[in-house]
Amino acid sequence: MNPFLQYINNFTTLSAESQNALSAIVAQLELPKGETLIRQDVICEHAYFIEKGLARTYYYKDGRAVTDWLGAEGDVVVSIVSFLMRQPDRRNVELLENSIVWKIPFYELEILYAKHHDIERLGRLLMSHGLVMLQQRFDDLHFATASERYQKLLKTKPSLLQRVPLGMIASYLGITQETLSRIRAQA
Amino acid sequence: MNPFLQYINNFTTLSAESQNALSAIVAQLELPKGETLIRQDVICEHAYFIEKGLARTYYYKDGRAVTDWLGAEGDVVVSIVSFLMRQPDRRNVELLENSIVWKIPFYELEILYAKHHDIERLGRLLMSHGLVMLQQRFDDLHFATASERYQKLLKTKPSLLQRVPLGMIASYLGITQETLSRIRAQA
DNA sequence: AGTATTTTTTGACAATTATCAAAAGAATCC
DNA sequence: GGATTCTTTTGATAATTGTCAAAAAATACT
Repeated sequence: MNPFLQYINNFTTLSAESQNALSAIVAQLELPKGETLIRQDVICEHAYFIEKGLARTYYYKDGRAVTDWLGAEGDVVVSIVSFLMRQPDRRNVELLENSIVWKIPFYELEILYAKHHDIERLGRLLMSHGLVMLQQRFDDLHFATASERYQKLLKTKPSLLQRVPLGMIASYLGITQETLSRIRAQA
Repeated sequence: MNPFLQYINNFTTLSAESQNALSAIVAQLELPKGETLIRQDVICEHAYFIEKGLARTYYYKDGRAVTDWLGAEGDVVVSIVSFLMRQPDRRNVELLENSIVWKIPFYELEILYAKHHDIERLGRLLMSHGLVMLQQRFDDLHFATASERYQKLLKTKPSLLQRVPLGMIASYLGITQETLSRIRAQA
């Protein structure tokens, strides 16, 4: 079974028919580091499941690139607001490593939602999962100090620190690169 | 039509049968200010739609109450992590005004999800909506200044400022009461 | 109205983080 | 291998926000 369907299986069991229908609309792509998957100000037509590699979501705030999210193997990357609301958003998504991703088109997925109850369920569960992830990240940002956020990242996603430049990590944590460098020097 | 079903109608059109089934599992309650709807460390068994009134979600961080969310008429209030993950969470929800709410039980809703495709769709759309709302709030917190966040709240939910004590607003914005007071004094 | 309670503001100071600039260290490319 | 580019660290200083304490203002209570 392909890695995307394996991922899906963590959420719900699809009928053979639904699995086939879903397989038919996704495509595996091998893309180089630096490739832009999602572009700002353009309605996001695809979500991407990362089989291998690394992606970051970023946008510009006062002329500076702000890293909003970092996703690795087993993550889904998308501009949530644009994909779900069908409106442009300021977010870009680019690959930080040569990657293998599965491209999931919005429109075709909508059709499957309407046709297959179990795929609709899958959609609900994926949205729920995203909501829980985002809530937990929100909590960190809301009332944890910069240092606490760094410590947590060290525990939960240590590999990111090897794979992502410090400036992007800092931005992801909501602080400047210099501050993160000093936090590391202390600990 | 009752206000809860009217709310639902903003997301999708349910069959008459599904509307009845959904109506049958929700209950309208009139509850006094101060009532606790959701208690920390207990799995959250219900979500609540606010027909009239005001609720806040809060938790304790280092002995202090942190206000996480404020919801008024037309909002749904729930401990996202606890309700969806079926695990205890640190969040409490209490009413800040005498309110009329619609109580939505997790387990009965799950049954309806499985039985009615259109209710499953509704669930997906509600989750999507929550995800978009949270993403937008996350963005504010991530890279807007305290002052920018206050200005935005002034524009989007001015009534909250009349109805909620300043300390809770400050906490909601991720700053202290004193800082918010000074921001207001400037502007 | 007058007292008690809660909420908001103000002051003084400390802690945290940002900003700008430059140096040091790594990685990449002919 | 040396030059170039990118990344990380360090230093000096400014800006922002937090903390603690107390005063002022608003609200609720009898």
